[in-house]
Amino acid sequence: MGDQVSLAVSTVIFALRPHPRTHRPVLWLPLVRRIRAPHQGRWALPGGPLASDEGLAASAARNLRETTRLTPQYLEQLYAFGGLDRASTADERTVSVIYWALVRPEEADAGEAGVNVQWFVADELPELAFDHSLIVEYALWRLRNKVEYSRIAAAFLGETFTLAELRAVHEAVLQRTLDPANFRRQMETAGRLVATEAFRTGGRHRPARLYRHDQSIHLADNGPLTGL
Amino acid sequence: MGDQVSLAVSTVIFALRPHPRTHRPVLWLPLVRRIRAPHQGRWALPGGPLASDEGLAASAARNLRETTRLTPQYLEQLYAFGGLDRASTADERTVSVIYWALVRPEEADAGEAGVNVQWFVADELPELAFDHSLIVEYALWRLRNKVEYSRIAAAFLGETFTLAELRAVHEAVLQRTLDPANFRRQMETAGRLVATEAFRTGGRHRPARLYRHDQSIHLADNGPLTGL
DNA sequence: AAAATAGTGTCTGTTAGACAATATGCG
DNA sequence: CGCATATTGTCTAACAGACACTATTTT
Repeated sequence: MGDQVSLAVSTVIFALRPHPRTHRPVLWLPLVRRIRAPHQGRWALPGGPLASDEGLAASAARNLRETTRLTPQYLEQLYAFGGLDRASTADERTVSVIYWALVRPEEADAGEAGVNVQWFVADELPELAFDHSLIVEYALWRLRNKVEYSRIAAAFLGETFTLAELRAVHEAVLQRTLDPANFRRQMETAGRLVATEAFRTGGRHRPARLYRHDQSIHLADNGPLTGL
Repeated sequence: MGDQVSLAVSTVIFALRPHPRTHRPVLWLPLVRRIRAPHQGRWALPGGPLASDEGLAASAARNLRETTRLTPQYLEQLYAFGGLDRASTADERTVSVIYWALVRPEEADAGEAGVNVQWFVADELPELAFDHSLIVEYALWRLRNKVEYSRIAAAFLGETFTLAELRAVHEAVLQRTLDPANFRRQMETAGRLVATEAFRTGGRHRPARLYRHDQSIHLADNGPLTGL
C-alpha cells in the first residue's frame, strides 16, 4: 500500500482581454505559483485533488471559482493525463483530469483574486510546471478548432451582440482577420443566430443590429452526458 | 479515510465481422459478464483498476490483450467518467477513464478468449451495467465521426488493400453505401493513400490496384501526446 | 460473349473566399 | 457632407454527390 494512485482536477481557464502592447483582444489565462516542491516557484494550472463527494466537472468549477471568483460560461473536459513520467520527483503517482473553461472577465475582472494568481497572455507563457505547457497547447488547439463549428464564442459575449463583436472574438481566437461579408453569411447560414430588433449605436457610423444565440441549440458537447 | 476515490480503466473494443443474419460486415465489441454485485450478471466493458506502475493507455492495452488476446491497431482515450451517480449501490467512489480501440479479429479471432467474454453486434446490445450503454453510444459516435476525416479505417485492414475493401470498412462503420467513383476521388484528394504496383486478383472481374497508407502521416491524435 | 467490378468523365448544386458596391448613422 | 462601419451583391474556385460511361479480367 502507499502506492495508491491519487486523482487531481485542473482547469485551463480562458478569457479575452486586450493585449498589453497591441491592445487588440487576445486570449489570457490565470496561473498559480507553486509554493512547494516539486516545481516550487513555477507557474501551474489551477487545480487540486478531487473531493470524494463531488463530480469531476463540479470540482473544476469550484476550483475555477476559488481561483478567479468567476463563473464559467463554458466548461468541457479536455483529457485525462496519467503517464508515469508526469511527476518528476515522485514517490506518489497522480492522474490529472483536465478541464478547459471560458469566462467573461468583465464580471469580477481585475479583482486578481488570490495573491499567487496571475493572468498571462496565452501565447506568451513562461515554462510551466509538470506537463502543463503541453496541456495548455492542447487546450488552445481544441478551442481554436471548436470555435469554427460550434457557438462556443458566445461564452465570451453578453446576451446580445453585433456581428462585428462576434467576429472580433473569432479573430482573437483564430489569430487572423476574417472578411466581414463572408463571416456574416456563414453565421446566417449556420442558423444558430437570432436577429433582435435592437441596434448598437454610439459608433461614428451606421448602427449594427444586435443578435442573440438560439437557446434551443445546445452550446456544445460537454461530453457524452449533455450534448448529443 | 475510506472515502478515497478509486480509479479504473475500461475499453470499448471494436472489430469488424459479418452480421450473423445479413452477412454484411458490421461493428462488434466484446463484453464481460459481471460475476459480482453491483450489476451482477449484466454485461460490462472490459476493464479494471489502474495499476500504480502503468500508464493509462498501457492499462487499457493490457486489459484488451487479456480479454481478447488481441493487439489494438488503434487506441485512443475517450472520456473520463466521474459523476457521483455512477455507482448505483456505492460506498465507494470510482472514476473511470475510458479508451476505445480498433482490432483486427483475423489475428486470433474466434479464440473467444475468456469464458465470461462474449462478442456482440455493436448496434444490438443488451442493457449494460453501470453507464456503459451510454459510453458505448458515445464511442460509436466518435468512431463514425473520425472515420470521415482520419485514416483510422486502416486499423481494420492489412498492410495493403483495394479501394473496394477500404470503402467496405467505411460503409460498415457509417451504415450506408458510398458511391465508388466519389469515394475513390475523395481518397485520392485526401492524399493519404499510396498506390502500389500490386493488384488483387481472384474475383470474377477486373483486378483492383492495391494501396497502402502513407506512413509519414500519423494515424490520428492519440491525445495531445502523439498526434499534433 | 456475358458478368461483374475497376476506374473515368461529366454535370449540378453548394460553399468558401475575394472583392466591389451600396446603406446609413454620426460628427 | 464625408467618414466609418453595416450590409448586400457578384464572381470564381473547390468540392460533394448523382449518374453515365469505358476498361479489363474471369467464366
